[in-house]
Amino acid sequence: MSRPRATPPAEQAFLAGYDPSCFPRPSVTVDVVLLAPLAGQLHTLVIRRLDHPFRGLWALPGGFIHLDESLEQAATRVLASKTGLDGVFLEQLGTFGAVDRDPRTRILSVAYCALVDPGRFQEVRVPAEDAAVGRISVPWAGEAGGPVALASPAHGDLELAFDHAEVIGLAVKRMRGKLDYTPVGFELLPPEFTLLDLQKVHETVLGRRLNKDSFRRRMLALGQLEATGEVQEGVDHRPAALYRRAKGGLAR
Amino acid sequence: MSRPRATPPAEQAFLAGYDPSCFPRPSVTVDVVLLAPLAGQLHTLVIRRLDHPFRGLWALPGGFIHLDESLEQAATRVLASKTGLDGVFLEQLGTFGAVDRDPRTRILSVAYCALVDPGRFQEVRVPAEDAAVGRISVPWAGEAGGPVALASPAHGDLELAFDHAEVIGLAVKRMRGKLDYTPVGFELLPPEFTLLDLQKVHETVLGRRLNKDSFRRRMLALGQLEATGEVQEGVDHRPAALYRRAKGGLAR
DNA sequence: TGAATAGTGTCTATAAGACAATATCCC
DNA sequence: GGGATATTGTCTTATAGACACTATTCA
Repeated sequence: MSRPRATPPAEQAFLAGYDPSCFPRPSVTVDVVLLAPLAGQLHTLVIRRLDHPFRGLWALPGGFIHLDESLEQAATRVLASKTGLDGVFLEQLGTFGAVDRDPRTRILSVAYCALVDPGRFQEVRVPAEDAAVGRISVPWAGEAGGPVALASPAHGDLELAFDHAEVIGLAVKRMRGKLDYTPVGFELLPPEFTLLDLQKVHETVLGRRLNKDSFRRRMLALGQLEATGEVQEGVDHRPAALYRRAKGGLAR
Repeated sequence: MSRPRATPPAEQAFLAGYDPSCFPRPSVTVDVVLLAPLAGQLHTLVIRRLDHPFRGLWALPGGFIHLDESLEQAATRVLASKTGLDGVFLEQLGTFGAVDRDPRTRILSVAYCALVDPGRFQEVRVPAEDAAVGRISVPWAGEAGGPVALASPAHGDLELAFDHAEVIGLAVKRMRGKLDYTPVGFELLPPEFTLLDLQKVHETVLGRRLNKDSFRRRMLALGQLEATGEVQEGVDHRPAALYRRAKGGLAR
């Protein structure tokens, strides 16, 4: 949001003479944690580093920001260029700035969380040798937080570059914290879904089982769900009703 | 957290030849929202800008980061240098990066929230003409979010520089969100306090009245409070028991 | 004694968990 | 019909809100 303010003449003169190099400047990157629920666990995409530093290790998709784009635009651009995805829900996670987090020079990283449903996640096509879908194992309960471990069927344990294990840990922690009072779970589902689908997403993020009856009642009582009138097809049992996110999704 | 990783020789050679200026770099500042509850409302400290840009308007205490300090160290340094406070609870709020948020050049701001009790807040001594304690009026309910307005007895409505009205808005929103499941309210109180003190802090942050009975039961049930065995002194009614934050304060 | 707030006990309304009963699909 | 899951309804238990009552201090 820009301020509707006229720049006074004295300030214009000052601005004309301003030298950006009068303060030391760090480099700044954005890194994107692309999250999707798959087979009951959160997964994220990491890319093998072909260059120094941390060559050969795995890193979140990221890149240096441009001076003519906002942080969110940078995250959108990086995600699109590395995965081909666009129109993805993005949320800023936090900024990592330990002095020695990058051995090259002082580099800050603004981390973003990107949420997609399993279908879109599996559409992502990147050279097989250079990317891995990592299953996130969270070694802590609740919202305690901390670094996490990643593993993939193809590459086994994925050793992460930089502080990316902590970045992914913060993403999981943030998701868990937001799930109770925001409709962020919808971002991890296709447009139409059953109540059990939604419950499984919650269970996947929280890492624990939920009571089915109470979950159903709570979700329907929130008024954020709208029945489509359709039901599942092709399941070998009674089909469940399909819901979509309600248009006037009240923010709590 | 630094990685316990030996740098391979090839990477050492690469690092020796790395040129930080090969990517364009923005300037980066930290801004600190110092929050304290006073007379039933959240207040924050703002400083009148003596230089361009936004000369004469009010801004959060802030400054450019140094390349040899972490972001949190920068926030600590800025807070200490502008207010004399140290040992304050600090938490990263988010990073603001709109392209035109600063008319000088591209400047990102990493915002931090600093929480103190009313006593420490009023200890802050800065030149009277240059600083104002702003009462925060929040024009939205719940956790909706958005910019807020500031006013002070001495200077009336405080027109804020940059995007600082949004930064303060995010601080309030974050505080409201965290209050339910973290002991962050303790940071806004002196070491010993009564249950009513704690309730008033919650009411101040949330901007609404809470049920006394239920609040008392809920807080005592959390197991994060420890009775000191002492009671209030010098009040003209039955003195309330004093509590302190429990040592083994269970997270949730 | 009266004003004021602290603290306790009890009742009610609401939400969560447990579980039984019935519904609807595919095979 | 059998297997599987959906959906509804009821019962029990935990928690929140409301409110009455007693306790303790100062003026």
